[in-house]
Formats: sequence, structure tokens, C-alpha cells
Amino acid sequence: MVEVDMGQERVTFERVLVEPRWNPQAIEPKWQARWEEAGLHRVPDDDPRPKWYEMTMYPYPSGDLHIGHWYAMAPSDAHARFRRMQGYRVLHPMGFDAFGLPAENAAIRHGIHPFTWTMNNIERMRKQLRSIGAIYDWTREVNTCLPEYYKWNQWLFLQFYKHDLAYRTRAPAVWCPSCQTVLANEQVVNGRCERCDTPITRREMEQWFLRITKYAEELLDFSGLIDWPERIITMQRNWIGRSEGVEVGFSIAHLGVQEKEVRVFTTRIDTIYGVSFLVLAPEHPLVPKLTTPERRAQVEAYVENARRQSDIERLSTEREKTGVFLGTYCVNPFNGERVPIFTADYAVAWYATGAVMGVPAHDQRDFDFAQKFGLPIPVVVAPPGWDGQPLTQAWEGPGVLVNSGPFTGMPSQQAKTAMADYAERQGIGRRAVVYRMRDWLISRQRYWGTPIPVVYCDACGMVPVPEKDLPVLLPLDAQFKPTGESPLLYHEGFLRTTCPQCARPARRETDTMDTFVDSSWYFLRYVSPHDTQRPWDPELVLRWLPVDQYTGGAEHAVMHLLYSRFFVKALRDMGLLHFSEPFLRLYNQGVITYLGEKMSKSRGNVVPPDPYVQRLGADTVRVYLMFLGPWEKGGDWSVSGINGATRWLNRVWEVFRRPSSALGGKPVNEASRRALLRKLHQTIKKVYNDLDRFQFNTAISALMEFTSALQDAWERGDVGADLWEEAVEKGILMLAPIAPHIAEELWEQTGHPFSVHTQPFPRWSEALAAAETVTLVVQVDGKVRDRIEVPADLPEEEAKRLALQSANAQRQLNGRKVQRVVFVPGRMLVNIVTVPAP
RNA sequence: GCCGAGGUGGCGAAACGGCAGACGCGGCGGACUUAAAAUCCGCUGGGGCACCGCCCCGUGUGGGUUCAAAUCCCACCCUCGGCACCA
Repeated sequence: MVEVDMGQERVTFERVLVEPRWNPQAIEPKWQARWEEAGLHRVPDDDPRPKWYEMTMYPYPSGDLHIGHWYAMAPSDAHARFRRMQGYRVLHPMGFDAFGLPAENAAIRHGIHPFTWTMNNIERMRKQLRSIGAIYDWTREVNTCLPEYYKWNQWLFLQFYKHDLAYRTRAPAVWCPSCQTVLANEQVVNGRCERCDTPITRREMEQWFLRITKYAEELLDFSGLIDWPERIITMQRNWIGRSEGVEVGFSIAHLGVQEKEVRVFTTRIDTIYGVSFLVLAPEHPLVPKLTTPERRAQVEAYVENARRQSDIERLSTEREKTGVFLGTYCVNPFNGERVPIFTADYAVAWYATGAVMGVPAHDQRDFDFAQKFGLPIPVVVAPPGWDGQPLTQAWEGPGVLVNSGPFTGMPSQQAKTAMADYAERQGIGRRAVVYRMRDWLISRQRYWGTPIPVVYCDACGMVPVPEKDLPVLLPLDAQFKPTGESPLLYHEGFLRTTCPQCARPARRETDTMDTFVDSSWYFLRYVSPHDTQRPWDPELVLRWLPVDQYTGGAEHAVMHLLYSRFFVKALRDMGLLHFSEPFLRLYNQGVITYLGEKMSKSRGNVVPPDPYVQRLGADTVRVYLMFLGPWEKGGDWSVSGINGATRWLNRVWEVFRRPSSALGGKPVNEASRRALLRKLHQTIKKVYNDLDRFQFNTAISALMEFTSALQDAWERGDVGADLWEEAVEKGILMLAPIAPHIAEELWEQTGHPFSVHTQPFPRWSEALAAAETVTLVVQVDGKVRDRIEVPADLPEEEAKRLALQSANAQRQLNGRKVQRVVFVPGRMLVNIVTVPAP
């Protein structure tokens, strides 16, 4: 017997779950087999109807489908089905993000090969995914760990390389000691590894990068999108972090080193007369060169200490400023003043030039530093009402320049322009734009990923593998080390190769690609997943792309979504694609929790959907998840809550199957007929518009009301057989995208030919949906005092007259004088505004 | 610290300038039953009364705009996400 943890007590399903009465255990497999057999979800490419490409983020095959997957997939399937019923040819594919570290960890821990582990998981998950009853066309499944897919990762890498968008360089990289690999900056969260939460360290090594920064400016342009959440756009904008300013050189020509100046970047060129020191990041290459012999020991100790500190320590905002004087000076190009040079870890090496001009009066960080080291704090931008006294904190706002040579007296905004112009004229600086975003580090020192198709030859150096030799296969006979080192490092058969240029012995690159490379273009592969000649069929890409609607979790805001946008723009510039944005509309569903906590294996509170599906049916689980609340907000899984879904479907099963012939011989009552017809059309309108906008919860509540209306009509027995049949038929059609199996069964049992899922969604008539009588709301001074049933087309004058006559309103008017009567057209509301009687 | 989203019954929520709490969960009462489950019916924001109805209060807090505010504006408090020494 299946047990479920309900907080304190453990309860059996038998005791808490309402029994479904439509036998989902029988009808769901029956219809799934029938759909399969009829090829109902096969998506032909030559369908002339308008296309709709609706995609859900593909899952990582971790082993079992959990309720979070269902929450992502069931509602998006309902939406895709709705689009299909609206008359689109819909592509709603599914695949597996099959490369990644968990497979390798399983190999190290349990001795099972990543390939076996992954393929077993995929097989299990495919079965579970089928149980959702979604319209996935499984002939289009994409599996990124198969050579037929990753071959094209390698091919794309070569195209990027050819176009100077992939390069290799030695750079300090973020290293996760637990995952034993470098990470992209995007994969670091608060100084910890995004995947395993281990504090990261830094390592200098040869790495492969993709030149995403070349597209920084275009990636900031979101105008090609139709509908994206504003917060995702904001997060991307912040991530890219564009700053406009001026890069200026502070001369060090007198020090006799090779470099003639230290370049700094500033957004506040207007404060340059207030510079009283210069700060270089500890990793700045000029630090050793500009250190005097007597300072060397101290500086080296500081730099070494900074290097050893973890990012978490270095990043903490509240710590006191530290730093060391190098013993040398540079020259301020604007006023010729001598400026002492420090190194301090509040300057970060990778941003802009890695050097900061210290303007303590106008930057709080510089102010703190200057105070600590007793440096002068000259004011060059007067704060409002400034009395000439020393500042107690930095003034970072605008103002009028003082003590700034020829620029004195200018407002800061104007001074910025004038001083930038001056710097450019004098050749001491230039306007510059810098970005926070850095190039995308794609190499991983792991086995279970796409091998980077490059060989190293002693004679020819680094040589890309020719396209005809792809794929570079990942060897399956790998030995996994408990140390976590990549088996590729020791695999002779993989390592030894010959140089494609000179045919002499050469060595293969052992790094593999970040799995985000796989997901940066998988939406292109779905259109021709088995093409062996090219990554995608350009004809079909023209026919299907871009993706019209993408849905998935918000956790991919900056990584996957930004990388995909970059890929599409880069491939467009190579002439391989005809569009600039991969995903026109984006919708982020919320997170499903259990007992108020995020589900996770470590907490042991992961809700497995399978027992519920087996017992209550996929339709029930679908309905419950969609009814829970707004999709974007997520919600808490509750065992008692799902009973609401079962009860409703039981009622639907019971009521929709009542034959019109058994309606009872009562004479037809026109008012009853009109009432049911009106409810029907109101429901169609509501469900249509709600499904259109992912508002599943209110769509279902409308269908629940409609079910009750049908039930009432049945009990009255006076609506007529024809209307009863029409109402039931349209009710089933509205149910079809939400609960596809029970809808199909009802469709058959009510005498309709297969299949309900090839039918158009019902349309409503505004005239029939319009109410005949409405409630006239009578307010006195904004408070509701009476409600009167009136004809919907009651003229304004009549409404006002009725309102003033209302006994309840009259009572309120006692001793007061009517000042004004407000009528709200289209609302049937009258507000009587009064003043005290004289 | 900065940016964004959000605070509505016992709970999930709906309404997004015009009847606050639709729909559902839970609870209470009733019908059916030997009994229980299931099902069906009724009630369910708080308080008051001269209780078949009516009145007062009520959408995080305080102000404002409006004939009318959960909804718009300002300030503050709290919760959740993102960024965080970015020059």
C-alpha cells in the first residue's frame, strides 16, 4: 500500500483520497494507445495552417519525473492543445538534456557507466512523461548525449571558431573543488558553485571561451521580443551591466617601466580633479612593476593574501577597506598632480581596466579608503548648500564643479561632456563603454559532455578537427577515478590521434563543453532531429522558427536564455539563420512546494507523481496542478486539495453522460433555456480567454460553475434535448485541453466520432453571453445600500429614478440633501452623493 | 545597500477604479446509511441589533486623489526573488 507523509502522521492513500469513478486506470492507457496508433500527435511539416511552436524546457534525466516536472509540463501541454484547437499546426516537442555531472557522479559512486545510467533514466522518464498524456511527438525526441546530437555541437563550435567567436586563452578561472571543473561566471552564486554549493576558488589555466561580449550591445536590445516577463529582461540587463564613461591614462613614464601609463575607467570624469590616489587590483599586471624595493615584501604579502581569500570573503560588502601603498606615483593628466598608487582588493581585476581613480569626496568607497589611509579628500563637485567645510561622507550626486581648473563653475552633467571632449582632443583618454558580462567559459574538465573538437600537434600547434572527421566520439570504455578527474586524461585511445594537417602524432583536447552549449540550440534540432547531413534543415527552420512560446522556470533567466539569444544572433551573422531572437514569448511558471518548502532530495520531501497518477489518473493530477493557483505563482502540493479535482471530474463524469433522452418529459421553459445558453456562452468566453493567457485556475473554476449549471438544468428538466446535447458537447470540448483522456472517453460515450482532439475549440456569441437582467447597485455616498434586479438595457434616467425610490436608499437620505447622482454606464450602478441638509 | 515581485477569510485564491472573498480546500449542521466512507443539501470574514432584515468594521500600516480605491499616487513595515566594493 502506498503511504504518504502528511506532516506529523503518515496516512495511507486509502483513507484520504476520494475515489475516481470513471476508471482512469482503464481509459488513460486505452486512449494513449489509440492516439499513438492514429498518429494523432505526429506533427507533419507540410500542414498549411499557421504554425505555432510552443516549447517547454527539456528536463535533465535525473531518474524520476517529479511533481515539479508535471507542474512545468501539464499546463504547457494544455496551452499547446488549446492552440491546436484554435486551428494552428502546433509543434510541442520534448527531449532530454542528457549530458551533465550527476551521471558522472553516479559512475564514480556506484560504478555504473554514465551512458547506461543516463539511458536507463531516459527510458524510465519517457514512460512517465507519456503518462501525462501530452501531445509530444516522440519521433522528434532530442537526446543531447547521443553522437547524432553532439556531433552538431562540435560542428557549431567549429563555425564559431572559424568566425573568431571561439578562442582559447590562459585566464584565471572559477574552479569548483567538488565538481573538479571550472565554471562559467554565470554558474557562480554568491561565491558558491551553483550546482553543489561548494565555495569556489580560482585557478589559472588554458580555457575555451565563446565571445558573447561581442554581442553585449545587441543582447541589450529586447525589442525583437513579443512578450517576456519584465523581470527576466531586467535581470539580463543587469547581468550584461553596461556602463558609459571615459578611459583615461595616468602617466607613469617617469618610472622607467615599459608601460607609459595606467589606464583607468570612470563614469565620473567630472570628478577627476578630486583624485587623491589610484588603486590597482591585486592581480593587476602593473602591481609588481610599480612597487618600490622597500615596499615589495609588504605588497607581495598583500597580493598573496588576496589571492588566497575565497570570493565569499572578498565579496562581503561590510568589511573594512584594506590596501598597500606601492611606493610610486603617477600623474593626473588633467592637473599634473602627483598621485600615489595603491593596490587594494576593492578594485576587481576583471572589470574594465582593473584600476580605479580614487575620488574620496565623491565616491563612498574611495572616501572610506582615504580616511583609513589619511589621504586628502578634496571637494570638486559642490553639494547643495555646501559651506566649504570638509565632508563627513562622499557626495555622489550632481552639483557645480569647484577647484577644477578651466571646468570650474560647470554643472557636472555639462562638465562630463566637456571633459570627455578635452580628454579625446588631448589624446589622454577616450570615451568607452564597459560591460560587466565576460566571455562565456565553455570548457569543463569532465568526461560526460561533448568533446571539444581540437587536437594539439607539436609541429602545427592547435588544429581544429575537420568537419568531415566529426563527430569526435566520447569513448565509452572509460575508467572513472574516485578523485573525480576526467577519465579522458588517461584514455590513450582517445588521447592519441594524428594531426589533420601534417598527419604526425597529435594529442586530443580533453576538455568537454558546458552543457549549456547543448541547450543553446536544441530548439533548432527539433525540426529535423534525425538529419545526418546538417544540424537542422533550413527549409524546416524557415517553416517553424522562431519559437512562438517558451515556458519554463525562472532560474534560467541569465544563463540558458542569454546563451540561446547569443547563439541565434551569432548563427544569423554566419548566414545560417534568418531570425534574431529564439523565443518570442516567454512564460515562467512558479515553483511547486510541499509543506511550504522547496522540494529537494536532501530534504526528502519530493512528491512522486506516479502513485497519484496510478490511483487518480493523469487528468486529476493535471486538473489539480492547474487549479492550484496562478501558474506563475506556483503553490503548495496538498493531498486533500487534490480531492477537489477528483470530485469535480466525478461530477463531470456523472453529469455529462446523462442522455438527453432521459431529460424528463417536462415542457421546455424558455427562461431556463436562455439561462443555460447564456451560461454556456459566458463559460466559452471565459475559458477561451483564460486558456489563452495561461490562467488555468480561473478557466477551471468557470468550468466548475458550468458543471453546476448543467446539474441544475438537469434537475429542472426543462431546457430541451437539443440544448442539453449542445451544452454537453461544448463542455467536453472545453475540457479536452485540460483533461484529455476523460474528454475523449466522454466524447465517444456521447456518440461522437474519434477524436475530440481534432475538433476546433467552441466559439461564443457576445449576444448570447449577454445578461438579460442585471443587478442595479444603489450606493449612497459610495456605500452599497440596495440591489435591484432590472433589465440589462435599462436607460440611465430610469436607473436613477429607481435608485432614488429605493426604500433602503431613502432611509439613508433622511436629513440629507442629494447633491448629485452618478450613473456608471455599462456597470448598472448608481451612486447618490449627499451633503447634510441645511 | 540597489533593482524587481508580492502582502485579501482558518487555507489555496477571485476581483485589478464601480456589489470584496467567485471557484476550491477545510470546518459546522442536515439528508441517505445498522454504521462508516462516498454522495447530496444548507451555513461558513469579524462584530452588533429593536435578527424573516438592517447597521458598523474589514484587502500589511499611515496619508492622499476620486462621487467611488484591494485596485491609482506618496511614505513606511514585512515576505520572497535577483544583483551586490562593477569604478
